[in-house]
Amino acid sequence: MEDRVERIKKQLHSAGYKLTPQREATVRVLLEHEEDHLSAEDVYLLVKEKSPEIGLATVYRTLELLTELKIVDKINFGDGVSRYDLRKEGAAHFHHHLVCLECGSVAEIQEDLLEDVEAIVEREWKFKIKDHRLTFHGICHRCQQKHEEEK
Amino acid sequence: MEDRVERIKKQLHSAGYKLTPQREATVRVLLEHEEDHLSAEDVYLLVKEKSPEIGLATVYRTLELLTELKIVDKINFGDGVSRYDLRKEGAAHFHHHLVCLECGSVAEIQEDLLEDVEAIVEREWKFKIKDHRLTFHGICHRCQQKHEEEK
DNA sequence: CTCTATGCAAAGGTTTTGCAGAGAA
DNA sequence: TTCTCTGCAAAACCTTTGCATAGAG
Repeated sequence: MEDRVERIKKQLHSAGYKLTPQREATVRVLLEHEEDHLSAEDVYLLVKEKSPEIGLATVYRTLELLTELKIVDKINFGDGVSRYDLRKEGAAHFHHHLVCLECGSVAEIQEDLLEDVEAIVEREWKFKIKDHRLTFHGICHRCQQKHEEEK
Repeated sequence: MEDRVERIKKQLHSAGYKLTPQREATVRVLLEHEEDHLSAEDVYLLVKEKSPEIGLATVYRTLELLTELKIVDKINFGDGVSRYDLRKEGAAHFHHHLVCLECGSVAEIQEDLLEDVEAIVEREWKFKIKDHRLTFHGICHRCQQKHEEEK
């Protein structure tokens, strides 16, 4: 935890930014909720619990900054808000998501899975891939089991 | 063209909706711009050219309806607006997109490409896939060539 | 002292909603 | 009639921006 904060601090410094108390509080919230997919508002409310004086605009500006530095990835699941997802340590690619259409849960897939597909796209479409977004919409395992029980 | 309008009309009817003049005008705009990725505002302005009396709210309501019936897919490329993409005739899956980070162009990939990946996800994560969203961010062929010329 | 960063409030942009009226069955 | 649909305007959101102030080096 502390070493990850430290590493992010260095990333900010080498880009000419400071790790202010507000930014640190925001980063800590992101680290503590690594499995979640928080919206700016979510982050704001969580930061507020420990640093009540923070402003929503600061959270937005911090998230934008972290996105720019590729410390977090901004993603949109089509529900009207942007969500922010911390990049895993040393992850070359953005991970994938499984969104359950019934319970709304979002699971993550860390495995790459797209290596072959990307090779095809680069070769056939002559497109130089820099990043990707892959989301599956469907029914999660738990909701499937719920249906089984109902029968 | 006409037969596609006719087919959409039937889809609406079997779901208990009418193909009103406004809805038809909207559908025709979508058909005429099948390659584009229009925002609601874009659609509104295009519909307005031929049916000046239409309201923006009606366009939003029509697009929502068409999305619900899976006639169009709503997609978000992270630029703050939702875009609407007509499903291809008989397409089992939503197609993929190549977004150029330099010129902003959006190309489509109709090929499935994800069959293997989906089989793995369904098996390993026990997730029943209903739909997917796959977007690659990178540099399109034309922009790559532009760079070559500059050297 | 200088420059960055913050908080607040206002503004901006997109999408949704309420409502009265129009239109089809 | 009855129910759906539409246009307009207002409202609801999410996100960004302007500005005066605070804070770090």
